[in-house]
Amino acid sequence: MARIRTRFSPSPTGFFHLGGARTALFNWLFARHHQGVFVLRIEDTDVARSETRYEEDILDSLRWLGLDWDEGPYHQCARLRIYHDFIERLLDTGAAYYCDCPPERLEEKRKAALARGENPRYDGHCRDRHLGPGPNTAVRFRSPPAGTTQWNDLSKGPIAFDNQELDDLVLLRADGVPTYNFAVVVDDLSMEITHVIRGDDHIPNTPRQILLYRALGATPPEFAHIPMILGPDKAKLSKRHGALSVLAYRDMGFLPPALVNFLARLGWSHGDQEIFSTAELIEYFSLEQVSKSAGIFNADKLLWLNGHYLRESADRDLALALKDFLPQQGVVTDDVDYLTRVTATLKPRAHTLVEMAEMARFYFHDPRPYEEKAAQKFLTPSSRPGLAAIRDRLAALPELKEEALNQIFSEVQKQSGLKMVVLAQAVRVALTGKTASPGLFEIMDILGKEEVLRRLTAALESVTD
RNA sequence: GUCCCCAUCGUCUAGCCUGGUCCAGGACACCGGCCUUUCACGCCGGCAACACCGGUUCAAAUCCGGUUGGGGACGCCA
Repeated sequence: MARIRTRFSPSPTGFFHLGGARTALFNWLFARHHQGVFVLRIEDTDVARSETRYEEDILDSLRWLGLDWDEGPYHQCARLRIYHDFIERLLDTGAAYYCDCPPERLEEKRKAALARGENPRYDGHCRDRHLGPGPNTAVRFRSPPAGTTQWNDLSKGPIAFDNQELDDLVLLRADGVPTYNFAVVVDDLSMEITHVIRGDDHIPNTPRQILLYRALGATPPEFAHIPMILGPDKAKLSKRHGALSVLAYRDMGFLPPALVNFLARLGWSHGDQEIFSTAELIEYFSLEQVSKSAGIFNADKLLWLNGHYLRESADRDLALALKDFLPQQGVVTDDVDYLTRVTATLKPRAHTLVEMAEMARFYFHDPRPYEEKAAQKFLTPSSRPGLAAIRDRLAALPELKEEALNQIFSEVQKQSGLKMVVLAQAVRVALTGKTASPGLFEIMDILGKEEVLRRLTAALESVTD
């Protein structure tokens, strides 16, 4: 069998979102699994809506996710000559014809048909008028009047359409730019795409495209229509479901492998396994295991996965990633060693890099003002003796290592009569300003003796009777 | 409205093709518990689903038909 070739062909008419990312991922995985070729093609035939910033967004997103392409990006607008050549072929064989029906009139008819409850279709007005090229003249496909068009969808199984449901679609607009269905067929054909993997919202386009392949005397590729991603309200994922552009997830502090893992598991499975490295994804991916029904985007699961990948990351790598999120918390540092130690303590507690950066603040800045409730509850006159004792005992220590600290705490606890929880929490608030934080001893070790004493003293001074 | 696709816990899903091993398994979320100086992490346990009706069969989540529900497409958008 010939080498497998897949493609991802977004249109640069909006920011790259999760649905597109998953389609790209499945195409990429399928190609990689079969040692095939993954082609990137930009479908920019909608000249009015296409923008280069959107294309850049797509490319940046794919790179960030690690979905590298082997060919392209090709641009449809650079291939107009090719489409025209193919149009000539269809015109020559009579499979296509010129049409000068005014779009406005067609639009009226469409609305009227919809209102009547009919499937709106072109009425074939120009079918046999034998028009030649001219201004305001488009080229239409002469679609067969009867029969059925079917294919064996690699994901959904056999699908059949009655040709009567299909109409004479426009192939080439009056301005000479090809329409989607035509450009796709020409491109997939000339780029020798063997497997078209796309969202199942494209199912209605498929019979039209198959007919075009036939008219061109070509064999259609294999098709696999994957289920769409729906929002929590079960409607097609859209802006109102919150952040959706892939890069927005990067900015929210998600890791590429987490997003890739999440996207892969949404609509695809491999037994009960939940965590997949990219290598495993490539090894296990198959179209047969793609589910048929739409999936709902589950933000909680993404968060959980991201937390998992955060914990799996090496401290130093994570510290470097975290560095970019620090400035928005007012933290600027170049001390990667220090940051690496900080990161190690934050790792198990965060779901995103943004969360982690928030938690990292006290390592760099004075914890005051303390969280009001925390201070009220734990920095009280009754905890003062314990706090002071801790500070004084610490001051006598050469360095703040766990073993010594442990002993000091239990001794002070006994002497002061405070509950260990109360004593520890008082110290915690003094050092971090909060009631929740990484372990006290690791914090102290990282902060260093001098800073710990300073914070303890400040806390003692803040206690009023 | 017409056509097409789909239908297992709240969500992602395993099982369905090759009926019995499924009074349906895993994961997220949620609720308990353990660990613990806090919060997490981790571990243990719990809650929770085969849309409905009919048929085939000794036996159906699994096969068939219908109903209902959801989604998608109906552009000189992609």
